[in-house]
Amino acid sequence: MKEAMQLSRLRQEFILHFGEMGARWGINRTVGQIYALPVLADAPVCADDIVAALGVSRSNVSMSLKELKGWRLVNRRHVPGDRRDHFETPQDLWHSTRILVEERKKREIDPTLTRLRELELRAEGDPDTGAAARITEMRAMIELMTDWYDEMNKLETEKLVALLRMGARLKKMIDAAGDVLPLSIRTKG
Amino acid sequence: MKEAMQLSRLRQEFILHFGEMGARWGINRTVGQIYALPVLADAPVCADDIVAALGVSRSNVSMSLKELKGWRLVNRRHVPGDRRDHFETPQDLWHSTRILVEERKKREIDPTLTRLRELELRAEGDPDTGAAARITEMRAMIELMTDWYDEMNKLETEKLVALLRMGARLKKMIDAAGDVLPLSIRTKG
DNA sequence: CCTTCATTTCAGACATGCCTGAAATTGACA
DNA sequence: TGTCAATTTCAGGCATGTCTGAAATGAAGG
Repeated sequence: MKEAMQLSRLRQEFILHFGEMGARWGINRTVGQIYALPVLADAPVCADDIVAALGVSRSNVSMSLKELKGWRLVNRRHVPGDRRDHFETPQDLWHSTRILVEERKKREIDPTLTRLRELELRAEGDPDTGAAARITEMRAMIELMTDWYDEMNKLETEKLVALLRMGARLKKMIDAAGDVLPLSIRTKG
Repeated sequence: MKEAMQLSRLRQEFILHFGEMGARWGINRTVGQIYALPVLADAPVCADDIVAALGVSRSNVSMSLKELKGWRLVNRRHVPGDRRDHFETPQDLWHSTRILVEERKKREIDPTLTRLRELELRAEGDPDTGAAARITEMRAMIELMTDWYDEMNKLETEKLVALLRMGARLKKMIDAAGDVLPLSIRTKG
């Protein structure tokens, strides 16, 4: 760490934590730390700011920013009178969260759903009916979840928050409905 | 790959895919493949079965199973008349899914929530009020989501599925309610 | 169109993670 | 408690990922 830019103790610890968590989130330490900077910053940050704050190489910053752009977690923002690129995170935390969830779904779930559908089609002729049944079951379950997610994702943030605030009340509703209405489900395959 | 155990084409492709996805899911190829085996298997599998099916070393299987146990995604199951340990995945796919979500939350979200709370407390005396405000905002958002998750997670699977099936109807409900009731939210900090 | 600064790319060094065979440990059964 | 098979641990080797400085590319202003 060379002459670190002046960061408040609070920011330092926040950034350090995002670095530690980076690995668990499937990015890496540096990318995590770099992301943490514009989250807290009051103004868009440029690459030099990041170098000064974290003491990593200029090229590392470039590549890490590229990755963050790939995740759509940072946006370029032109700062008048400065030729350098500046970056910021969406001001609305909910917006960032939506993007994050969307990207993870795209990377971690969609490919599997696609592949399961392919295998399901090809399973028509396959004598391995046991495997085929389980593949169908898994495909159906994932589809149920992603369809629901798609629907909820259409809600504007205000209403999404309202839904989340319903928490316990919503649970009671569902519980009560279940005692009256028939909830017909194939529980297992 | 040495003399591979006889696996149907379908199983092979399923296992291969889980291997490919392993890296994206934060485990690794071998662990992913090993997990795929008992998912499709009709009976609990033992370490030797895995070695035969995947052609990896016995010690690798041991370590990978240890990791899967850490994720609570496989359970040991005693098979009468066989001294070897056997492993299976929960028969109910929803059960596995719940465990998976729970473990990821525990590893990827809870530590951050804990840390944000700590920082929030320590922020009392800190002059960096901008950072403090954003930390509070983030903590509150994550809490809202995890509280909601906790509530929904209490639902038994039947009712959880019913909720998911509601999808579009639920969205309409929320939409309609929003036009009538005041949904007071601080949208941004 | 040329200069200058910013950004990106890339090869090689370094670090981390993964896999293996050999050795140590565990545990069931006599 | 001794035996033996099964499992786990671990050091070392291989593979992959990360980071850097140097060189190439890009872009804005004269």
